[in-house]
Amino acid sequence: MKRKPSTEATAAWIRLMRVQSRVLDCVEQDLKKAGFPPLAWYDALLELSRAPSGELRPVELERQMLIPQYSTSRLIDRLVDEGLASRRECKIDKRGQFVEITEAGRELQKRMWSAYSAAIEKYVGSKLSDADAVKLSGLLDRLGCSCGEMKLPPAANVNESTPPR
Amino acid sequence: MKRKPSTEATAAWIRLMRVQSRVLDCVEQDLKKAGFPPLAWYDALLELSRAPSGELRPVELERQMLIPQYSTSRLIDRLVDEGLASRRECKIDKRGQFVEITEAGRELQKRMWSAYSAAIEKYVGSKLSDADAVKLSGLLDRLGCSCGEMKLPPAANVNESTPPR
DNA sequence: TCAAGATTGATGCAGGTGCATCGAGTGGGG
DNA sequence: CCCCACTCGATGCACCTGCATCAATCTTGA
Repeated sequence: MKRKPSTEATAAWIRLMRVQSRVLDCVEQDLKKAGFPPLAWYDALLELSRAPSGELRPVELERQMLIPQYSTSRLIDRLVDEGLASRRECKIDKRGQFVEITEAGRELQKRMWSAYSAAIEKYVGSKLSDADAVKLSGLLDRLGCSCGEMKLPPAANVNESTPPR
Repeated sequence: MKRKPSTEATAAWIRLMRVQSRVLDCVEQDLKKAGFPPLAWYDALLELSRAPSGELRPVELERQMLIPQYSTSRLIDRLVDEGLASRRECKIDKRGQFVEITEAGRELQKRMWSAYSAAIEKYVGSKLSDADAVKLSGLLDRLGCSCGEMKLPPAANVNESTPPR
């Protein structure tokens, strides 16, 4: 008799939870040991640096990063405190504001990418052939119902220092 | 020229992070909406209920669940506060103790499994064929270097109410 | 034009987590 | 036998998160 979640599905669920938390932990540790702030800071800086003029509305950032509103608000606080971003008022909508990445922010993002990319290679790239990485992505995407687009860099002359998204 | 982490590996990393957090979030929300405590409580109760006489040393629990020591300590505090487990002193090692699941704890674990298994089916099982679930598990395992054994239920007459691990 | 509702962003509070450290207890070598 | 190193578990602190809610502003529709 078939059980509702098959043992196969249940096993996959457990792996997904365990492996992700383990791998994320390893990467975060490497970053921290190199003296860098948490990954969330990198993600935010990357989004900002990619924005047309280096600035975004908090609500945009929130949608890009898929984190709750209050979380965005406080993350911006910390970035601003550290001089990595600055707030600008929004003339056309006085409720809102713009958050603009600073030069220091851009620089930190670049420096983090070298440690970050090394960690990705160490904990993911080196464990999987490119073909397997593609298979894994495909299987994961099937779970990520309505998970958003997730465009990669425009595939231009990316050669080094190419940040992920 | 090859970049250090290939785009394929980077894409897989991003999916892994995003999909896991999304799926975990959905499952936790379903549990919470059904009035249940967090998944970590379920994991702990399951480990305890599986132990030979329904009790474990905190240090064992810690190793099974792969969470830090202080986290285990406080999780046990909460289970005890809610009457789901109780602490017993350990005669043979007076530093240590035993944590024993109570009847209420066993019952909660069983009730949670029905909501939990439904959520797994909803967010994982229904999205993937069994064969694909196996492929996904296999790929994830390759990342989980030294991630521990992760034995599934002894494959006895499991028919319903079979908890995962 | 104006009131009702939606949207933007901040924040008080409760609770969870990581880090460092502590005290108690064990066990092995001199 | 005793001391030192180690293990076990708890806890103070800082920080982070989720939740609810707030004030300010914008938008819509009668």
